[in-house]
Amino acid sequence: MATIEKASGNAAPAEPARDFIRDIVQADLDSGRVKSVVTRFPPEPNGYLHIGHAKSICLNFGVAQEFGGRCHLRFDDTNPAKEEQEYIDAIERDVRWLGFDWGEHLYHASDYFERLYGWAEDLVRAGKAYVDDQTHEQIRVNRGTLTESGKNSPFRNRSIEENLDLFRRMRAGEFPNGARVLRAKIDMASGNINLRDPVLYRILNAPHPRTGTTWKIYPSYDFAHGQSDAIEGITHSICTLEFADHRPLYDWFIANLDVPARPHQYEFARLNLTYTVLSKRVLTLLVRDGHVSGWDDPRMPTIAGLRRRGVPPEAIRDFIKRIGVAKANSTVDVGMFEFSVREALNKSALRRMAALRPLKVTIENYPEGQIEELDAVNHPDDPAAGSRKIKFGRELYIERDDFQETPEKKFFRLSPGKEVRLRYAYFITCREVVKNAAGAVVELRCIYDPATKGGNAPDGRKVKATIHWVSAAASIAAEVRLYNPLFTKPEPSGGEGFAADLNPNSMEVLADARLEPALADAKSEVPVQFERNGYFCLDPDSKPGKPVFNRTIGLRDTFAKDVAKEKAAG
RNA sequence: UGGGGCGUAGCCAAGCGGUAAGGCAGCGGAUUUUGAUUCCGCCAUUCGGAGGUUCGAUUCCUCCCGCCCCAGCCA
Repeated sequence: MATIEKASGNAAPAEPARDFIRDIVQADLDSGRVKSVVTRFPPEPNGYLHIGHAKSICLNFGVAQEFGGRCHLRFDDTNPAKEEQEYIDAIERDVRWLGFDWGEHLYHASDYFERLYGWAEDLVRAGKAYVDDQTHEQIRVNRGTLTESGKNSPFRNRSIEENLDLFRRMRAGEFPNGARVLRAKIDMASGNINLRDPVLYRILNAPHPRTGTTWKIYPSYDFAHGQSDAIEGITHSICTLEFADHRPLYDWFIANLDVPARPHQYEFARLNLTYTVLSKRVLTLLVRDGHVSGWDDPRMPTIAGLRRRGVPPEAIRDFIKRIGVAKANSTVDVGMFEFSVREALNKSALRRMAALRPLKVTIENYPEGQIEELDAVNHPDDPAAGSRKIKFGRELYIERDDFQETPEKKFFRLSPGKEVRLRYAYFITCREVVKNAAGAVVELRCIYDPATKGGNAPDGRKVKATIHWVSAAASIAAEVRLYNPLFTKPEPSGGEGFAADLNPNSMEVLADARLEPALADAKSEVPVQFERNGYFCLDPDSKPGKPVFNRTIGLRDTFAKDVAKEKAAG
């Protein structure tokens, strides 16, 4: 594949990333609080990773890389009711594809179930945890509200012996789901609801993807996370803002348990993108209800979807680098993501020609049966990418949009009597428009100027447009899928109402595109630019002889933009 | 009404008492056999608001306003 060595002028931020997290890490290293940095990316395997996770992945792995430390991949698999092996596999694949490597450091919260259990017993023995027999509902009611403090459970002062006995019997599976929980004894009057005797263990008789039926009780996120961090020697436990309220609890466990290390938690704002929903709940519904073809539907903001769409991993990394890391909730314009995608693709994608909506052109003065091979460069900014031969003949296809019978203002492509250049070939002039019975244009009769071979006129005359084309005889047929945002609103409702904001035209299928023959060798995940159209990639739905291409993203189109602007202005 | 967090341009985002980085978008212009790319230029007298401290405040203090998160035996 061609690569361009020369850095473009307005390339990404030249400076290494700087943000409050990296400042903290640097300060901790400087002060000696930590000798080397250890981070972790801790997904729950209950769905596919999306671009929001990419922010966390790039942050955690990026910080580790930049400061010479390491980053673990840890599955936060404490709730077997929601987790599946399919998701575990997908997450590993996606993190790797994004370009990160956890080396030997693949862990699971479930690896620590025995130790966590031991710590829970320690808490019970220390009188800092108790088994609560209240119903789910009673616990909820007695937790109080945001403004009223909670009430102590009537079981709060059980003896240590009784608590230990009950907790062990919970583990042994003597009680039905939900019958009892183990709670930390902290403060039912705390303004921080997480400190109102949080649940440490719940009875859940469900098979776990890794531990099978060994366990009948499972630790809560709060009881598992910090201790897992401590076990792994995580120095900086980075998570999103909604966990900030949990930090006092995180610290409470670290302070009250005999853990091997003292990790610290830091929080940053999660990513929001316009025209995009990044709620795992909604993404799951999109898949489940068939609004998309699957987790890897090219319209999905999942890593798998973006990959299938043709977005290269470096584009995602570049985007994440550009948006920065802070604590302010924000919604990033998808246009920013699109910029990163185009920038990455412009550098790497080889150029090809394709007529998405073909319109037949016959060159009347071109000899019947004659075929010429013309040179076409593979990448205008990269001579090393070389060139290829393309076949020119009497019958061609051009892009339907490149012809207007009565050209609108500022349209300077082909129209009756107008001369344009066929890229790498000749100047042609449109002489006649052929229509079918319904009045639709079905063919253009043109003449070419033999003196303009290669695209330059010896007399120095200029044309205002260069359009792309393919040979009618040599081109191959393909299906091309164009994508638009999945949602019609910049900030679609992430709750129940998401369906109302779905874009009914998020995919357009062009069944009869014509591609230049070189495209028959297209490989999946190798981006290609269809000149003047956009960036495309082969879709896995392709069959031998029947390729399917996805449009990853269109080229910037200032003409279309101007037209739209003029329309808007009236 | 309790606890936590946040408010710098249309959108991200630096800034940490010395007089508003950078990027995206936008707008001009140059180059162009992709209306692409590339290149050059423009784009916050002002930092949610009001007071105060100071020679000097986006940066410190006070009050106010607004937005987000928390009442799962989810993470």
